[in-house]
Amino acid sequence: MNLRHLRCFIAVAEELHFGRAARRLHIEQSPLSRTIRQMEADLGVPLLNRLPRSVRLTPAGQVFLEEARRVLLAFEQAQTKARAAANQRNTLRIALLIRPQ
Amino acid sequence: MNLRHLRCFIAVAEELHFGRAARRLHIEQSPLSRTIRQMEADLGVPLLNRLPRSVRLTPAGQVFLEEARRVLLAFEQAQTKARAAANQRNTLRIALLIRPQ
DNA sequence: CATAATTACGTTCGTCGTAACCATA
DNA sequence: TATGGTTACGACGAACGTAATTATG
Repeated sequence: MNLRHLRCFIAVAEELHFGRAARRLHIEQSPLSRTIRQMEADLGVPLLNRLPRSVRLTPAGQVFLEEARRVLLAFEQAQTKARAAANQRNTLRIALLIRPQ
Repeated sequence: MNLRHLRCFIAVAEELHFGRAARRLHIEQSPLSRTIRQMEADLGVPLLNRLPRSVRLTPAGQVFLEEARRVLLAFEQAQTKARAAANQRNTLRIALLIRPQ
């Protein structure tokens, strides 16, 4: 499983509709369906109740939705903080250039 | 970037040695090197100082190491909690079977 | 010369999109 | 019959391993 899987699941869980979620993700319904299926197989847990005309979250799906959001948030923070740390270093350098000693 | 990239980076950052990290990940040095390079390109930030005979973390690398660990931890929790939630449901069902009403 | 990381290249696996399919309302 | 989700299948891209390359100590 992957961050891609998490993003796909979040989209479906929020839209409760594969078509809309696919449009939001800029992919087709077909690969989206497969991605969710694969995720459920990996977890060994059904995340969605697929009714012929509607989609609902299972209790496990509800839990996983919240946790998946935490993962993506942590990932974005990781990127942001690493870039900030690199810029911090540049800022120090620039400060030293402006006022050497 | 991906969870795979994070796992690779953590291994290199902890070993400070591509060869050992590759063995630990059960892949070869070559794809590992590419993976780290790609990650740095994605971030736009160098994470490692590569000296001909040694590897060190940049300040950004240090920060990213901690954050990457948080991401993987969150991901493992997501899996664990989703499975627990599914089992919770089964446990309830079993309880009802044992003691119906 | 030995060691450590990187690039070149061919193969394998994953992901996509198009199209066909099934099942309801 | 229209809609929504799922499989079938071929094409493209990503990741791997082997092997050759570069560069220090």
